[in-house]
Amino acid sequence: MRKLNPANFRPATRATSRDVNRQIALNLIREHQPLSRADLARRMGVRRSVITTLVTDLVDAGAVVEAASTEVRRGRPPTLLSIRPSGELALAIDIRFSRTTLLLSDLDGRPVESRGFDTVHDPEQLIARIAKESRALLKGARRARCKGVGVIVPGMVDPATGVVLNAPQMKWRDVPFRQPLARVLGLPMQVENAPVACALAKMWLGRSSAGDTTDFAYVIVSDGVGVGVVKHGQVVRGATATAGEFGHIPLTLTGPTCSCGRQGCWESYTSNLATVARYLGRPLDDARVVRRGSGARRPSITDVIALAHDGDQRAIAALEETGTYLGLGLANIICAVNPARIVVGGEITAAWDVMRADMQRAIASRTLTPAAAATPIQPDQTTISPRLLGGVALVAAPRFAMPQVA
Amino acid sequence: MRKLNPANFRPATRATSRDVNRQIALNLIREHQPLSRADLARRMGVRRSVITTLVTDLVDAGAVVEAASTEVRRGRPPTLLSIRPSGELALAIDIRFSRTTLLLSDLDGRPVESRGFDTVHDPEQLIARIAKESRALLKGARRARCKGVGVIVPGMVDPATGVVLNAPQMKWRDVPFRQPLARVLGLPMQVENAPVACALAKMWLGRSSAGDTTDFAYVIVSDGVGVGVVKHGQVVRGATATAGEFGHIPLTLTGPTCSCGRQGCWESYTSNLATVARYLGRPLDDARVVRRGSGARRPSITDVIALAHDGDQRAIAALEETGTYLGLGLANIICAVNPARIVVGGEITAAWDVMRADMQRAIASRTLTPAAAATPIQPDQTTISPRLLGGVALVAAPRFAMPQVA
DNA sequence: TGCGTTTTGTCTTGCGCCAGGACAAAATCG
DNA sequence: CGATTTTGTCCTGGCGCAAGACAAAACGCA
Repeated sequence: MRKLNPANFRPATRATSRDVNRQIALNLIREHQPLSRADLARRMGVRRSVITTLVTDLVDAGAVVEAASTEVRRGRPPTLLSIRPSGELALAIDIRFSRTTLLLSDLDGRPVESRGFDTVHDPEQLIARIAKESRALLKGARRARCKGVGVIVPGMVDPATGVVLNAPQMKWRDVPFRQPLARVLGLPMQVENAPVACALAKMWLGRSSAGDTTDFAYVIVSDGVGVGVVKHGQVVRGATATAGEFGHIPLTLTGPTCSCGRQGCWESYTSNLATVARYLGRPLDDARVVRRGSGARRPSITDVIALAHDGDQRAIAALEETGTYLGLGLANIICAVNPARIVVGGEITAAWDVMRADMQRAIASRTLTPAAAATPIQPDQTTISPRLLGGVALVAAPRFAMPQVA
Repeated sequence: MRKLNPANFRPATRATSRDVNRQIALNLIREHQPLSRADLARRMGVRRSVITTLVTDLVDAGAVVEAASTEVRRGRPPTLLSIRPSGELALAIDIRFSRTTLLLSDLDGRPVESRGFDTVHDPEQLIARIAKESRALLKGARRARCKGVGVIVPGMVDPATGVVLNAPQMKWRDVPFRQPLARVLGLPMQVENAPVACALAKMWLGRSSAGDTTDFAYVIVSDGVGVGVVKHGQVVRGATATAGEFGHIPLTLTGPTCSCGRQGCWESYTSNLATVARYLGRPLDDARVVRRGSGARRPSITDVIALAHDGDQRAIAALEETGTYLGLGLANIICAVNPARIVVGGEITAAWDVMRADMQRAIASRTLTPAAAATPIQPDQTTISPRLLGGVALVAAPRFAMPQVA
């Protein structure tokens, strides 16, 4: 039961039915490949003759290939269809506080080549450096094969304009990012924040066997905590592009001071820094100071997890406590949007076995129904950085997206 | 950029384009009535000839009427179109802890007749009583004109099955509600919880001049606090039908004990009972006991508001504090889903002038961007109970809903 | 008064798409 | 070897939008 948005709609043209059905066919082939035309017709609930024309379109467009059938049952053997690797490439750029990474990959997220450098914090210099490294990656024939660029920025972004609204770590405010870089590179480009991008990666490149790809939340735990929410097959970006900021919903109004300046944000309990501070037995603010001072080396979250796996009781206790707080925030997400599942990404997933029990206990303690408490919580264990995959997803998504109708 | 849900889709048929465009036309006529065919063609961006056929359909179906044009500019005078009142009726039933109300109204929410009685808490007896009162309302010709029944239940509902999952006040758990009542009444029936229903009322029956009707949140403050979220023109119900439970997201984990048994829920700071307890200067639990004890009469929220308007400083202080906590919870909603606006309903909106400043201050203190802090917060000041209007919306919505495509 | 202009609403032709069924092709089964 | 089953294609029919022609109904101006 969807209501028309009278300010933003698109009437159906005579090509709309075909467009819709072609995309349905393409998605079903991707989902169930390899499958025959007759199977596709059964799954879609249309005549085989319709499938013939749809598949002809897709084959002619180079999106789908036929494969000889080996399996035999009874009757005429089917021609099996599968998605044809397009050979097109995507450039993903992940800008983080300390390091910027570039990945050239195919549209399924299989890497071709990657590069990285220490982030410079002046936007102009950073853009220049990114342009230089991008050109190095896109030399020769790759340039023509590259279909677009997806940029992940550590902060809030207006995806429509590509302007970085606020990136506190970088001290950026209203920095136009897409326009200058896209002009230099001469490629279509989209800018997104990390949680939304990670959600897009799971949505467009993830296996649907892992769970629902149209209704879930992606929680990314790193320096901060951000959430990308997908509902009805669409990312929830929010009216002013700041949805998913569960990281700044407080667990306790008088809790520790967060990097945003407020008290008690979920992020200030579960960020990597918070866990490290907990391990060190210091308040969060002190840990932050230590970082800046950089005299004696402060252990990283990876160090703490390694210690826990080696049996260090203090590390284990710190991570268990983080698990509890992680669970409390996940319960907030469940209460708010009740997703079909939650995927958690970040270094901390390496400590899943340590945190899991406390996390689930916390979730159970703050959810209202057994069904909600049973929401699957899945660690994201892709080997490639989910942020970079998100950049790829930004480029790959249009290929499989449904046309806007109404 | 929407992804297909491979488990729940619907291919386009040859009638789909027409269905989509007819509904667009219907919605635009409703939105901008009265308007001419030529205006409609311009707004839709299609040829006038298409509009001719679409409008002919709508007029033949009795959905739209022509009106003589009085205004003249230049050229041939237009024939103005408007929505024809269908004459159809809806029965809305609002079940609350103490009282159950029935409203018979037209599909725009204009009341015809209403009835009420003290709620009986046994489901079977309640259904029997509702059936009796419904039959009294639906006597004679009304019966044929009534298109359906919308029931509002104080608790969590699975709208697909019409089973009440959990209504703690009523002590109901997994009570099948729709099937027995619908069978007795012999009418199509939908069951919803109050916040979702109120959101549906604003979505389908509200004026779009008040703000976005496809992206907003409705917060209902009464005995509890619930939220209905609308995104992309659809209500967010959640994978297990428990989305929008912001009322049970904690402001502080060690706060007052909520009716759900947990500590610090937003609801336990801002429900009517919480405000009354604050006025009485007692902890929430005591106030709850007083209610049960029912010795001396406990003041109601309406009493407290009246006192505040009379200048009672304690009442003013209590409401201002409620305003602060209300704002803190609204900030959580803004952080989570960043709606284009938030509508607040409930008795407490009568004290809007008292609470407003503190509420806005609290919102500003816990939001991340100026744009988010500026989210319009609107008191719902419809004279008819928004819950009953929600029941009407459940029946009226299909008339204007877009067909599902893909 | 009469003619040109403007705007509205309808009609006609053209092309594209799905619905439905017929039909050929290619395998298995008895 | 023929009947059966299954796949994939082809063809006709009805319906939709695209595009433009055209009639209708007003106004402006000489």
